[in-house]
Formats: sequence, structure tokens, C-alpha cells
Amino acid sequence: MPVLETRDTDICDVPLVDPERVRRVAARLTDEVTTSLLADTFAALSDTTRLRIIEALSLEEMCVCDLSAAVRLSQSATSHQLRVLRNLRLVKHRRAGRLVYYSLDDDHIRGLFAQGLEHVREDIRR
Amino acid sequence: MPVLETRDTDICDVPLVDPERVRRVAARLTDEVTTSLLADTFAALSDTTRLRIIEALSLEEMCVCDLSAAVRLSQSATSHQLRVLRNLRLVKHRRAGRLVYYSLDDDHIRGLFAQGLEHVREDIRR
DNA sequence: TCAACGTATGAATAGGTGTTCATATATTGG
DNA sequence: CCAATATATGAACACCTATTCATACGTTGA
Repeated sequence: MPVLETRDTDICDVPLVDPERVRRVAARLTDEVTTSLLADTFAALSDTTRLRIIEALSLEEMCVCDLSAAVRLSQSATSHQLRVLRNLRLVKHRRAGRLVYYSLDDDHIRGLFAQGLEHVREDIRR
Repeated sequence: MPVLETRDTDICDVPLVDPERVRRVAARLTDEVTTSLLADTFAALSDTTRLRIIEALSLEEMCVCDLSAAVRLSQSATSHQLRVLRNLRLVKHRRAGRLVYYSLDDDHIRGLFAQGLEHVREDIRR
């Protein structure tokens, strides 16, 4: 977590152009806790390997071995990333003997993924 | 960019449980270029500082000075982050004398932000 | 034209992240 | 109960990122 600057007296080191606007906007910003969780959620989607994992699991439930093959990632790396996604409660898992099957546990993520894709594709078109 | 593992002969180092499924899913994964752009887009949203900037600019157009005050960040750090967002074409800017006004240049991002917020808030509720 | 001001940027640095390698854990077949 | 197998995890390492500090750049008022 980067150090957040605190300015009690003067908020900014340069004179404000429109203090009223600054106050107004600052007052409407989402609280820190929520923003932090939001950042964590997007961070889960900010890596190509996790995106591939998420997309794969959004298609079908898979065991770790098959998943790692499908996304072309080592078993270990796949497992590490699955833990990240598990901690964020984006995937769920069930045991089946020695196998562990993972699947998406969050429809919002599917939605974010889809909406992000739409944006990128439109961006590519230009 | 992390090193991507390549396995020509054997895709995985462990025997596959369901090779057909692996093939099927792998075939449907989004191509690398698009996935990479998608990851970049989400990466822009994966930091609380940038999220605050994006939210502020989604409310009102602001000059760098006022923006840095509103999001409680140094002028320099704000400027650095604006460059990141500019490179991703998420914000646009216009000069007004010595001032430079920034605003959101991407409605999709507003949508992603909103949808992400919705997810997080529902998550907090539980 | 020059000083002042708002913004941008390069370098340095501290902290974070993703992978690999080695190994531990859990489950089952024999 | 033991060997084999699937998955998980800790440590190490290379790379990336966000901030600060110093300074450069661009614009304007005097």
C-alpha cells in the first residue's frame, strides 16, 4: 500500500483554482475501504494468466491439471493464481477424490470480463 | 511480461483428466493480443489512486492542481498517473492557458467502475 | 522578454507481483 | 499401510510499479 499523503492545513501545495469544485468532488468520492476492495477486484483481472483462468472457468468447471493445460501454465503457477482468486472469492472448488474442480463463483466477474472485452474490441477497431 | 511456458509435445506435465475438454476450452480462449489489452485496461483500475482520479474525473472536468487536491495526491504523482491513463486513452485533456483540464474519455470505464462498485458493495453486504 | 506559475518528466527507490523449484499435504489403489 | 498421484505452498528471484525529488517545459502577465 503506497503512502498516502496527508495535508491537514493546506490540501494542495499549489493554490487551488476552484476550491469549491475540489470540495464538492472530494466529498463525493467513494470511501477508502470500498475503493480498496474495488482495486483488489480489478487487480485480479489485471493479469493475462488470471484472465485466461477466469475465462476458462467461465466456460467450464475444470480440475487444476486440465486447467493448467488449457491456459498453458505450470501446475504450480496455476495453483498459486487459484489461491489468489479463491481469496477474493471469485472461484469456488470442490474435491473429487484426488482431483479438485474449480469454477467461477462470481457472476459479476463474468460481467466485468465481458464488458471489458467489449471495450477493448471497440478500442481495437479504431 | 512473464515468461509464457511452451509445451509442444505434451501440453501439461501431468496426464490430462479430460483432454477433450482441455482442447475445447483452450480453443475458445480469447487471443493473446486482446487479452493483453484487456489486462492493461483492468490494470488501470487496479490502483486506488487511479480509481480516485477516474472517479473524480467522471464527476467533473478538473485541472491537475485541483484534481491532485481532490484525490489527495502530490502534483507530480497525479501527473504521472494521468500520463498512464492518457496512454490508455481513458482520459483526455485540453489546455486553458497554464492550466490543463482533464476529463474522462471513455464511457466504458465509467461502466466498468460502476459495475465493479456494485460487485464490491454486494460483497461487503455478505 | 523575463519572472512566475502550472504541468510534465527522468531518475532513484521501496515495495509489490508472478514465476520457478523444491517440497509438503491429501487422497486412493493395491 | 504404502506408493503413487493431484494439488498446495514456501522461498527465492526477476520484473514491474508508484511514489518522491529535482528539474525541465510551456504559458502568461508585467
